[in-house]
This record gives sequence, C-alpha cells and structure tokens, in this order.
Amino acid sequence: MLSTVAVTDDHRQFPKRFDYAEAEPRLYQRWRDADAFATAYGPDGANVDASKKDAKPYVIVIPPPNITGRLHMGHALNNTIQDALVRFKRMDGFDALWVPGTDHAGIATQTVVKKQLDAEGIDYRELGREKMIERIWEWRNQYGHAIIDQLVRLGCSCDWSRTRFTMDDGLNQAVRHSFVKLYEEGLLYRGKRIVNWCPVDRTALSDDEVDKADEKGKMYHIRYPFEDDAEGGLIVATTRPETLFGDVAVAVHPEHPKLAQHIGRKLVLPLQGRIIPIIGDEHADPEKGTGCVKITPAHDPNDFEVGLRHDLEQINVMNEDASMNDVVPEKYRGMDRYHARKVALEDLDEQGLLVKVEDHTLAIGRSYRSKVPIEFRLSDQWFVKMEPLAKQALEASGYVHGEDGWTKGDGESQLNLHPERTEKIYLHWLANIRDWCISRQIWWGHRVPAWHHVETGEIVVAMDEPEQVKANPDQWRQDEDVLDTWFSSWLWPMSTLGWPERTPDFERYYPTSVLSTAKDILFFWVARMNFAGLHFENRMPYRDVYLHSVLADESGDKMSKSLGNGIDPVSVIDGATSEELKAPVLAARPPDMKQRLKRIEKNFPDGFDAVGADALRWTLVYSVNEGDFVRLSLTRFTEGRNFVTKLWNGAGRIITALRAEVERGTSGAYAEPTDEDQWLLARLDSTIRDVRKGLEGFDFGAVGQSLYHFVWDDFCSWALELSKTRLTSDDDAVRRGALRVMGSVLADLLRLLHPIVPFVTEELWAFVVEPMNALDLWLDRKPSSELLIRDVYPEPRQPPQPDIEARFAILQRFVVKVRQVRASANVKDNVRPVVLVKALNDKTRPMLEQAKGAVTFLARLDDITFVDAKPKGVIGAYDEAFELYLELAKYVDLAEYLGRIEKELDKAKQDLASAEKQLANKNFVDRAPAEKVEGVRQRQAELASKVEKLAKDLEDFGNLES
RNA sequence: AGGCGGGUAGCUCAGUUGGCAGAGCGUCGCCUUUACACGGCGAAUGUCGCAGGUUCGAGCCCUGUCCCGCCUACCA
Repeated sequence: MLSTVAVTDDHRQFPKRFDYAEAEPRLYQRWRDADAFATAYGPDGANVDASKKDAKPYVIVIPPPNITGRLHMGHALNNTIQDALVRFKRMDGFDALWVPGTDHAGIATQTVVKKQLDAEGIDYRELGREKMIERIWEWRNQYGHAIIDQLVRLGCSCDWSRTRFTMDDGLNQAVRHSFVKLYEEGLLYRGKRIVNWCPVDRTALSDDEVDKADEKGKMYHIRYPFEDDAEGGLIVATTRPETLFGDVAVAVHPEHPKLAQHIGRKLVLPLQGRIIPIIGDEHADPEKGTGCVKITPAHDPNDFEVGLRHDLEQINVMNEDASMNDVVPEKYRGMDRYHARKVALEDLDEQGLLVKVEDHTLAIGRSYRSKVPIEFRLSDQWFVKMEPLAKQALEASGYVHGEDGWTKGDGESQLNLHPERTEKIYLHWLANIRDWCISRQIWWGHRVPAWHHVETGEIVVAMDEPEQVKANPDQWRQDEDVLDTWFSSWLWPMSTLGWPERTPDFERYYPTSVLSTAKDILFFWVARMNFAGLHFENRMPYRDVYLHSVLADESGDKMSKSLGNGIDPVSVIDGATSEELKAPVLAARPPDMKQRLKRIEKNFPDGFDAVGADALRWTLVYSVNEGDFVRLSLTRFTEGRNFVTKLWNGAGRIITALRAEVERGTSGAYAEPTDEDQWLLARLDSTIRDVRKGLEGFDFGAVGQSLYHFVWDDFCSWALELSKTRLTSDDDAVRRGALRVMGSVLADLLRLLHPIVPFVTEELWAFVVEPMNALDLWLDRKPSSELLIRDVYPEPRQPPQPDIEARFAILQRFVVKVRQVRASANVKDNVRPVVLVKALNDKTRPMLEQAKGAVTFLARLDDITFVDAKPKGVIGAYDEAFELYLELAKYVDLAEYLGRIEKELDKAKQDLASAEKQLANKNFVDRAPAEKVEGVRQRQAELASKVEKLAKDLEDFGNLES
C-alpha cells in the first residue's frame, strides 16, 4: 500500500492550534482594507457595488452603548448576535448595513466628568455650564471610543464610515425637530408634577430610571391633636414623618364607620402648629394603616392627586438636595431629610405625639445611577403625552380597543417580537402607560428648545432661536433643562440614517430590518422607538425585535457591576491573571466577596488562558436560549475554545491532504461520491436547513447545537475518519474523489459557520480555496470571493434523503457495535479480529462492502466476512439489520463479556414485554394510527428474535444462571 | 396584589403537531491509533416539582397545588 509519489502529506506541518492573537487583528484589517463591511450604495445614493445593485437592504442599527461604558458580556452577546445576522444576510445576497454609534448618556457622563473635576478640586457649578460642557466634550473625544474599539476586537462588521453619536449635529436637529413637532401637536407639554427626584444628581428621573426594591423600614404612628381637643386627635401612620411639615390635610374614607364623623374638623399639625382640615377622600383606605392619611401634595404622587381634588395648597419642604428648606421651623432648616426625621421623631416623642413605631417593609425607589433613595418632588417639567402614541403602537400590533380593553384583532401585526411571549409584556405595558417626563436638570444633553419670557412667562418653542428672542435677548432666556437621553435614543433608527432629512440613506435603508437588544430595555427604549417610528413616519422602525436573555453567573445571579460577578469579554479573548479576575469582585465588595474570591483562587490559580474572539462568540451563541437568563462561567468559554480547535484540526486534516495532492500534481479523473459521501452531503443539507431556519427565527441556541453536532460528530468523527482510507489510497481517482467531496463540504461548513466564528473560518477559507482551485475539484459552488466574508451562504443541494441516512445508520451501528463488544471484552486496539456478518436485509451487505476499508479501519478489524448462518463457538451481537460474530474466545477471557450479554438480554426482555403489553391492549390496536401499531409490531418481532438469540448465546457458553 | 416565565441526569439546558426520555459539561473505565489529550473509544446516570383529569397512550393537553425567577402596580 505504498504511495507511488513521494509527497509531504505530513500533518505536523499544519499548526495544532489557531493562533487567534496573531490572526484576529490581521484578518480584521484585511476586511477593512477590502471594504468588506460597506454597503452597495453610498451615503450619496450612488451604487458602489455593482454586484449588489438590485440587492434588498438588510439593516440593523446598533443599540448605542454609552460612551462611559466598557464592553460587558451583555454587549458581547448582543453584538455577536447582530454581527452573525448581518454577516449571514450579507453572504446571502442582501445589501447589509450595520450602523454603529454611541450614546451620550446624559447623567452617567456628566457624573464621570464631575468626579474628575472633584479630584482636581473644581466645583463644576462654579465652572459654569459652558465650560463644563466643553470639559465633557474633551472627555468624550479622549475616552468615548473605548467601547467601539472593543467591538472591533469582537469582530463586529459595522459600517464604520456611518458611525453616529447621539449628540452629533444631525441627531441634535432630529431631537429638536421632534420636540417642536410634538409641541405643536399638543403631545408635549410643560407641567407642575410630582417627579422622581435624585437629590445627588439634582435632577428629575423618569419612572424607568428608578429601581424599586423592598427594604426594611419603620412605620410611625403619630397623633395629630384636634384643634378643639388637644387631648384627642387622629392617629396618622406614616413612613415619612419628616414630610409632615408639608401636610395640608388628613384624609379619612368618606364612608368610614368611625372616622367619617370627623370630616370637617380641624387638626393641629404637630411641630408646625398649622391648622389643617380633616377631609373625606376615597384614597384613604379604611383597611390600611390607621385609616387616616396625612396629605402632603408636594411630596407624594397620590397626595398630589388628592390635593388637586380638594384644591389644597402644595407645600414643598425640601431643597434640591433633599435638605429641609425654609418652610419648616427654624430648628430643622438645612438638615438632611433623614436627620430631620430623627430629630422630628425625638421631638414628637417628647410631646407625647409619637404613639407607636413598628417595623415595616416598604418599597424604596432608588436612582439607578446614584443609588440614593429618590425623593418625590413637585416641579415644572416637560412631558410627552403617551396615550395617543401607545394607542398607535397597539394598533400597529394588530390590537383593537373594545369593551374589554385592548384585544387582538384580525389585523396583521407590523412588529414581530422574539421570543414571542414578550409581546404580552409589551402590550400590557402599552395599555397602562403614563406620561413621560423628558426634562432633566443637568447640563450634558440636548437642551430643551424653548425660550421663556422673563416677565410674562410666555414660552416659545422652536427649532432655532426665534426672532423675538434675537430681537430682545434680555427679555428671554432659553430653558435650562436638557432632554432625557432616551429622547434622542427613541429617534435612533431614523436619525442615524439622516432623518428628518430625506437623505439617500434614509430613503434606501429605512425602515430597518431587525433590532436586537437586552430584554430589560423593552420599555425604556424599544417601545419608545416604536412610538417615534409610528408617529413621525407612520411605520415601525423595524420588522423584528430580538430580545436576548439577561446574562447570569454560574449560580444564577444576574451579572452586575455591583456584585462583581460579570465576566469581562476582553479577559475571555485575551486571557487574565488570577488577580485580574478578582479585580471586579474587589471593586464591588459584595456580601459574599470572600467566597467569590476563594472560588476564583481555587478554579483559576494561574488565571484564565486566552481563548480568542471566536471562542467567546461561539460560546455566547451556543449558550443563548429563550429563557430569562443565560448562565455563563469561564469554563464555558474554554469549551468554546475546544470547539474552535476541533474545527481547526478537522479542517487541517483535509487541508494537508489537499496540499499534498497539489504537490502530487494530479489532475483529471475523480471517483464519484460514495455512499458515505452521499450521507455527508445529506447531513450537510439538513444542517444548512437547520441553521438557516434558526438564524431566520432568532433561535441561536439551535443554530449552535446543529453546527456543533455537524462539525464534531458528522464531519470529524464519521466523515473524516471514514475518508482516511480513501485519502491515503494510491489510486489518484479515489483520492481525488474523496478530496472533492470533503473539500467542498468543508468549504460549505466554513461558509455556514462564518457569521458566528468569523476569524477562524476566514483563515481556513484561504487554506481550502487555494488548493481546491488548483486541483479544480469543486463539487459545485465555486467560491465567488477570495474573502469568505464576501462569499455566498449555502443552500441545501437536495431534498432530505431518508434512505441514505437510514443506510448509513446501519454502518454507524455496525461500527459502534463492534466497538462496544471490544470495549466490554477488553480487546486491545492492536488486536485486529475478523468479524463475521450475517445481513438481515438487502441494504446491509452493499453498504458494508462498499465502505469495507473504512469500516475495518474505524472498528479496528482485520476483515469483514459475510456468512449465511451463525457458526459455532462465536459470540454474537445483534441488530435489526445484521448479526455480527466474533471469535472472542481467541483474544480474551469470555467471563467478563457474558455479564454484559446478560444485561443486554434483561433489557431486551423488558422492552419486549412492554411492546407485547401495548399490542395486547385492544384499544391501542384499534385506535392508534395503523403505522404506529405496525411500528410496534415490528419492534416486538425484532426484540423477540434478539431475546431468543441472546438467550441461546448464554446457553451455548454454559453460563445461564436464571 | 396582578401579569409573564421556569421546575427534565450531579451541573447547564434541548425536547419541533401526544407514540421507545436527549446533548454538552462533569463522573467512571480503556487508549500517547499517523487531524486534534483543547483528543479518541466505551460505560453509568432520570418518581420529567406534586396531585388529579382527558387519552389506547402524557415531559408535552386540561385543572388544582407547591417552589423559583422576572415584570407592573400598591404599600398611610
């Protein structure tokens, strides 16, 4: 079996590992140099890629990361998904565009720069608005691109020439345009309302910017004496005694059996001495507390409503930083709210008015940014009326309003949410929407385009400084507030493409195709983008929304900065020392810090080895599911790395064989595909179908599993092993035939995998394409590009081939059966027995004969001989398609093996009994579909025969115990 | 309180119209077999949360129930 030509078919020449650290930057640069992320049409509307002149656009606009952010695992997941989709569609013939950009992140950024100034000993308020904004721009220009650089490390194929920033001029214009338009339509108003107020950042917050959680607190029962009876009075229960200075009434339920009689009487407000009325209002729930509620309109949203109903004064008792203001008695002025509470309680106690204090769990809202409990504060703010916008969104989702509220109508939905069940959550929110407070009392952001007349209070809203302001600048001042960051984000899919201008980009690429984002900003952002798209352009800004799961650590805790349990994607790509792994935990100082640190020390005493971007991406895609959480641990990424290495080595085996063939200089004839080849092609087709379906349906976990199975099991474990005998054949045509199929399948496999693991596939692509071209051995589908990123996504070649798969399954079961017998009987690998086979159907013999060389290689046999009956003195193993016999006694002690047969016999008996029982059930035979019944009959026959044979074997070897 | 999910092998999770319970990791053997030890071959492992119901047949459908998570609202 010597090869006739001496060639260097030396597999050791192919590197054992993919050197991602070296290759990733090199390959990324190649893509950039080749303009591989560019669209078919430029921003001027000119066609720049003639081959995609008629291609349909496929557009994703990135959820803009904050300029203050560092890439976290959630970004890595979301951007991997987007990149996979864009690369898939780009290869599949679409004019794909992925618009990147960043968000100015109002409060977050201002806070970062404020801290920087604090460190320099500069008070930003003294610095003044203009200088402060200048400093923030400086900061942004210096640090604001860090996260973009990290997206590059991930391999994201964004069109960087179209990078946007939410504070760009164009986007600012879009913001002002939408503000003015909404104002003119009466959907935007200014009003005095109770808002969530952050005393640290001294700004209003939207409801979404407040994190609510149950916290332990106290409930204080305070007696408010009657004006006409100092010993009597009503007992009010409150958790906020320090706000009592702002009380303007005490409410009881108008039909309260005992308390209603007091309505109209007056009370003396403790500590303050002010006289306040007792009013009747249904807000006072007789079941709760003492049944008496103090009414503080300026510090509680419910009380605010009560106050409006009863025309009560609104008394604000706090300053912007939540210290007590001049309304309160002198003693308390300037005290922080909690200090004031303590002192007030002491004083009440002294006066005998503090009746009772009990433990109480209450929901405390904290600013998501400063983590400080928010204050309800009465102030002038800008609001967007949400109901009309939500109505439009509900209708766009095919809902109609009727007597039962909103219900699904006959109309088609313009929006598909994935996973589907999120739609219910979305609609529920839409149906219960509240107005959106969009003004923020900070400096960094889009300034409210409104001017107030200094004397009259008249308000003018306009895109640019209005004429009357220009004429009398001293009479007017521009509104001091800036807009909520989300007020620019909600326009993002439109504004990044040039809206409100009708730019060529906007005309061609809007509406976009898909929005992919984390589940937790469905309301913050997705819903509002829907509103903006529908309201301003009368259509959804995208057709599909994919909401990925939230990432959690291995014990199921959501990855968060405050727990320090996040895994840094860059640490995964580049590796990290044990100390670096510990850093986030040490920074966060969570309650279980010690355990977390210990775990890191134990599991990663020498740190974590770099695994590269592909392994990171692969692991994320492979792990994602439709649940609420994806649990990840560092070891999962090692598994991803193993997969990349497996692919690398499997491909390497074919590549070295291809190179060897090029060296041999063969040409011309090749053998036609064998049965094994047909099977592999059928498996490839089915994988292509799965992967396409998964990508189209946002079922990324299924995509990963299908590809994993194909690469590891079908391609490497079976096809590659089976091909070895042919690849080392001395018959040119046989070798070339095998290479033709294996090379072509490998190329398709790289195409299939590329959207998920772009680097390793791009690297291997060149290695495969070059020799395949040289040998001219393509089965079909010659590459259309030197770069895989530009090549074409595979389509199935044939419909499903159940016959071929069934035939090949016989081969697989045969090999496995022999291996099982060998393993359980301890037959060493260097022992090469002859196996005797009796075929039980007409497929078995042709299949095994055709692939005999390969099968004997896989099962480590000397030969396969076909027989018509079982000879004496052999051990049998039984399958529905064949019986195989081995002269095991020749090689090993049989005693061990017989135990195994007994077990197998027991199992077969059990299965047989169950099949028989089913067939004895008249109902089953009569009612079940005929094919099901037939299937069980067949199984029963096979099992009966198997039981018989195994029992006889045991008997023959005289070891039957039962 | 309401809404939405989830409970399947030691762990993380699949389970596509109801028809013989699956994968990866981990575990246990054997193997430095010429792509890969980041590997190969083989093995073990289940009250499908619990209780009913529908059905010839339920992990899957229905009812109830217990846990866990998330969201929304309220909390004097």
